[in-house]
Order: sequence, then C-alpha cells, then structure tokens
Amino acid sequence: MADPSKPARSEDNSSPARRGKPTLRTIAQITGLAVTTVSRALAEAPQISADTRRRVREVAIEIGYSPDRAAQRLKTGRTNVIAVLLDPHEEILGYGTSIMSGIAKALQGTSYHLIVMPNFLNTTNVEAVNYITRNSMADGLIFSRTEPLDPRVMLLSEIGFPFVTHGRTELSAPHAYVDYDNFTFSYQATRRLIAKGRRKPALISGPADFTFGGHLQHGFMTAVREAGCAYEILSGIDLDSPAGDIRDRVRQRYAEPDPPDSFMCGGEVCALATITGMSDCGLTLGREYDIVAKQTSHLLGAIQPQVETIYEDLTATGEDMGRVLLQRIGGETDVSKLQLLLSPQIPANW
Amino acid sequence: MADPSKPARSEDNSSPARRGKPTLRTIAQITGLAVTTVSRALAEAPQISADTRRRVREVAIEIGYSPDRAAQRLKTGRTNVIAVLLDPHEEILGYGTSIMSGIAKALQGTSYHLIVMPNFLNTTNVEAVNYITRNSMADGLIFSRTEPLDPRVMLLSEIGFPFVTHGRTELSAPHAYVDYDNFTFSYQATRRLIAKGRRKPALISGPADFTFGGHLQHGFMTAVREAGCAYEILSGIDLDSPAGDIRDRVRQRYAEPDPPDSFMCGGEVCALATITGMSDCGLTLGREYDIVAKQTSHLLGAIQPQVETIYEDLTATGEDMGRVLLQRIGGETDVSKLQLLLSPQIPANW
DNA sequence: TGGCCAATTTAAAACGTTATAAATTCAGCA
DNA sequence: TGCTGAATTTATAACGTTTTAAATTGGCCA
Repeated sequence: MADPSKPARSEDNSSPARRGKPTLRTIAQITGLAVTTVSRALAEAPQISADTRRRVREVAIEIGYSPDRAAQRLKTGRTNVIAVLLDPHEEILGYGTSIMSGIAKALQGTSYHLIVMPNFLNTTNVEAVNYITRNSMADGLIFSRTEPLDPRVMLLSEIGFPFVTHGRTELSAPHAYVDYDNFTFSYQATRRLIAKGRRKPALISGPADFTFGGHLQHGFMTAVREAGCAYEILSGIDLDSPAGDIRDRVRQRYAEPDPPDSFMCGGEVCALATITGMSDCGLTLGREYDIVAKQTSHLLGAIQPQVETIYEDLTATGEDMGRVLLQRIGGETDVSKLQLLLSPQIPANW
Repeated sequence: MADPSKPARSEDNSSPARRGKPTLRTIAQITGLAVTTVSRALAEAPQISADTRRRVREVAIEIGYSPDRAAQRLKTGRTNVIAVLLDPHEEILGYGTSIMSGIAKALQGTSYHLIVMPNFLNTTNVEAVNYITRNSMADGLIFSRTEPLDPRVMLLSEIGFPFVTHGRTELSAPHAYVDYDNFTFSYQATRRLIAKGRRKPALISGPADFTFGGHLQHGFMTAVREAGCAYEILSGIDLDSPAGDIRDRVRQRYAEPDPPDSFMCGGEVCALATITGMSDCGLTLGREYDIVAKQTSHLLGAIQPQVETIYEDLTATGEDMGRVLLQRIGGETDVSKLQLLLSPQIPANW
C-alpha cells in the first residue's frame, strides 16, 4: 500500500492522526529530513546547509506550515506576546485605541502579538501586573499614566521584567518610557493665552496623582510667573472629570468674583465642556475668553475650530512604545535608547 | 545532602531545574502522589477521593501553583482565549473600549483571556479572521459591524468556529449575535421629531455596507411614510464621516432650497457636528430645528443637553456578547439562546 | 588506505500538561 | 480464605517544539 513516489519513511507515519494542521514532522516526512533539521532550517541556523534551508522553506510555504505557538512557548518559555494595560479613563475619545493602533503597527511583521488586559474591573493595576508576570502571560508590558512613585514600575524593575510606560516617574532606577513633554506643552499653551492679552489664565490639569499632571502644572506656573500675571488652578475638577462636572464647575466659578479670562485645557472633552459652561454664562469664545487645549483626535477641530490646540500624536506614541519595548526585550540595556521624550509641535503662527 | 524532612522522593528530584514556578510535579512530590492524580484532583474529577482532592487543593494554594497555559494549550488544543477584532472606526468615542470592557466583565472568573486583534493595519477583516482560525489563536471570536452577506460570518460558519457578532446578517444559516434594535431606535427617534412638529426630517445613517445602516434607514422611512411627511437622507456623509465633513455638508445643504428641519443622527459626534454646521448658518437647536441622536457615551449629554437621545449601552452589549460566546463554546447549539436583540429604552416622557 | 577535522545531520530528551489504559487497593461476599 | 468488582491511583504516551549531545558524512592530507 505504501506509495513509493513519496520519499517519506512510511514506518511510523501517523499522517491521519490530527487532521489538517501540518507540523514540523509533516515537513520532515516530505523532505526525508529529521525534525530537528527542519526546525533548525526554518530558524535559519548557519550549521544547516543553504541547500537544505531553501528546500525546507519551500515545502513549508507550500503546505502552509506555521509553527504551533503553544509548543514554542512551552519549550522556550517565551510567549511572543506583548500585553497592554488599559484603563477605564481611556474609554473616552479613543485614547486607548489610538495607542493600541500604534503598538500594533510596531509589532507588525514581528512574531509578537498584542494582548490587552482591560483593567476595567475591580482589580487594581498592580494586581494585573502581578498576574501577568507570575503567570508569564507576556514577554513585555506597556501601560500609561505613571505616578511619580509608580508601584507597577517598582515591581517590574525589581524583577527585571521588560516594560515601557507612557509617562515618566520620579524613581531613581531608570526605566524605559515614551512620554510627551507636557511641561513644554503647558508652558507654551499658557504663554499663548497671555500673548493674546489674557491676564488671568486658569488651568484644568490632569489628576494630581499622575506624573503628567505635575508637569502640566509646572509648565503653567512657569508661564504665569514669567509674565507676572494672575492665575487660577480650577479646583475640584480635572481632565478626567465627567464633562457635566466640568461644565458645572466653570459656570459656578463665573458666578463668583474675579473669574479667569482664559483656560489651559489638558484635553478635548474638557475644552468642549468648558466652552459649554461659558456659553451658559453668555460668554463667547475668542471674545470674552480664550482656550488653548491639547488635541489628540479630530473632534475638537471639527466642533470648535476656534479653540487653539497643540497636537499629541498618540498613535505615534504607541508605535514608539512598541519599538522601544521590542528593543528592551531584545536585550538592549542602554537606557538612553529606551527613553523618548516627544516634543510638542508648536503651531508656526504663534 | 538530601533533606529527610521533606516527603519528596529525592531520586529524580530536579528541583533546581527551573527556579521558581511550581508545577504539577512539585505538588506530586510534596503530597507523594502521582502527577496524574494531582492533575485530576485539581480538575475535581469524581474518581479521585474527596480527601485527596482537598489535600491537593490545599498544597496547590499554599505553594501558589497555577497551571502553565502553554502546556494546557498544547495538550488540549484549547487556547482559553477569546479574540476581539477591533476596527479603526472604533477609535473615536470609546466604542471599542466600551465593548471590550463588557466582554472582560463576562470573562471575569472564567479561565478565558481577552486578546485584541487590532485591525488598524492594511489587512482586511477577513484576513484577520483567517489568521486567527488557521493559527488556532483563540477558541472564539467577537466582531462588530456585520454586513448583510458578511464574508467573515460565512467563513466562520462554514468551518464551525465559535463566534458572536455585534450586528445581524441576512445569511440563511443562523449564527450567534447580539444586536441593538436599530430599526426601532430609528423609528421612534424619527417619530419623536415628527411629534415635535417637524415636517422634514433628515437622516444621517450608518455606512451603507453594514446591516445596521439598513435598519436605521428602514426605521426612518417607516416613520416618515406613516406620517406622510417630507424627508431627506443626507447623501455623501454617514455616521463615520469626519466631524468636519458632516459639518460642511450640513452647512452646504442649508445654502440650497428646501432644507430639512430636523435630524435623526446615528451617533454623538455626528450630532455635535450637525449642531456646529447649523449654528454656522445661524440656526438654533430647539428653535429652528431639532435633533434626536443615539447616545453611547456621556459626551453629548454634557455638551448639548438639548439634544434628545436614546441610549445604547455598549458595555452591556459587550457583556452579552461574552456570555453568548462562552455558551457557544460550551457547546450550546440552540440558536435561540445565542441570539439577542436588545431593545432601545425609549424615554418615558416621549 | 586510513585518519582526522569540519560540516552537516540526527536521535533523544525535555518543557508541563492531559488522555488512555493499566495497576493497585479494598470492601463485600461466597 | 479467596474471588470479584468497584473505587482509587498510577505509569506511559502524547501534544509540537527546541536544546543538548551524539552521529554521520565527506574532504583532505599523510
């Protein structure tokens, strides 16, 4: 019954075992080589002759072979997976999706897949990190919104697990990050308000816990102090506050004496909410007050083009984070190559 | 050198092999049982005595054992992974993130993990589906925005791969889905505009390719025909159009004769863009015109509370999809249990 | 012709789990 | 006591890959 036209050894041939999926053994049987050789050939090991490598590659493509990731993972201990921690705050305006899109772009063409740990539930961020590392669910980790003394960073640094953050920390041990220069953004944005003749800018900053909130505040303060003008940091609300809260707060503030005449907004929804609150008070943007905001999507530009913005490209950020993480996983230890501070693009006509 | 205080068989003990991670063998050595028994005990197999099961469980917890997913996957062929296809259109307003948050909630407490295949890149959706199934990267698949003859659905149905869609198809073979009743939504929303005295509603629908676009249009048409009033389906734009385009289109339409006096908007950004366009023309919402829109976040309510909305809870949708998929993977074939049509909550005062 | 070394290929073991089939224990009963 | 069968446990093999160590080949030189 054996078909002599096929070079396969027909003795142990368990062809009908698992229907369908070709394995290394399938290729081995077709080519008459040993499984080990095939594995090596596909890995382009130099010790395998060029001829054999070519032949194996051809057969592999022809029969549509693709390695079993579970088996590779079991054997090597590597997962070929990058995990992203996604926060609830990222629900609005596609923050998370933009970043992920960028990461995906960086991972394109590599053997890495992107998995998302949505942190929407009751577990804290640190628990999620713990879970991922203990269960070796990924080879690397990406997350955002660092705190100055971020416990996730401390944990991962300690055990030497590769990661990249969106945002810096104030920890002494350096780590890989990609960050937007929020100080410069905030500084320039506030200067712009002052340059337009405003004399009492108000800041709607990031939540106080996060490093970037401090940077925004620092930039804002530097600008107002330089100009020697009045200022205000709107209490009780921040970037992440529900739009309704921001609107109410703004309206309420204008019922009190000595209100601000302009706003530095860290986000688009925040800017829209501010405008709504102001217009409730009968005030018009560009006339009674000005706003400069950070822009991360095209929403604001289409709805309220009068708002001046500085753009932060989150997709590019994601792509950078992906690239940096791959380098880190690849063994790069030179921190200078793993830390990226992206500069805000200040509009030319400012 | 052997430590007699430990009950382990010290003959083949490869303790220092892989530092750290306890395996079934670790437990076997501690308890003096066979690896098979331990495996079975943890699986709560009835053939293992209750006593043994308890003991194994205790030890497992004590040493912090958790099974190696790669090994399980290799052996069983099951991945314990649910994959979600994420589209670029979902970048805005957290559509994707809400759905994912819901899915994550449904998967909470199960052994399933959520992985995301961002489809932002050049590959088409079908290719991604192909990739996932061929490489057995997941046990089940979730995706949205079905077309009437959706090729993904056809492919997956044919090979019997478990999946749930957000949206229906017009294919004869039934499949699992969770869908929002966009017909009813659109019908009721349009009726509401008419009830407010408007006599020429305009529809900004979903992209024509998708099933839900047809449903929106059908509901709209049913309402205007019932009322016998004029109507318009705004050409050249849809829900997914950039806000700027919608704004421009609306403005342009009002420069022409016989413009509509109200809008049925399938989305929030779309409604905001419409309002902006109208206000460019000097028209005020609630006075010269009305809008009813679908609401999926809290953005619109905070910015333009005058817009009447019907809410679609995407997180709940995601949760339903997760649940349905788990049932399907669990072997449920009764389609009636796998098909959910969620009814719009019509505001009580309409 | 034989021996040695480099080049290439191979066999065997292992990663941690589950499935199959076999072995052991033990109570109940003749 | 010895046998039977149920209850419980166990050994072995297997999933598909990579790693380690060993085997084979062939060219070259003495």
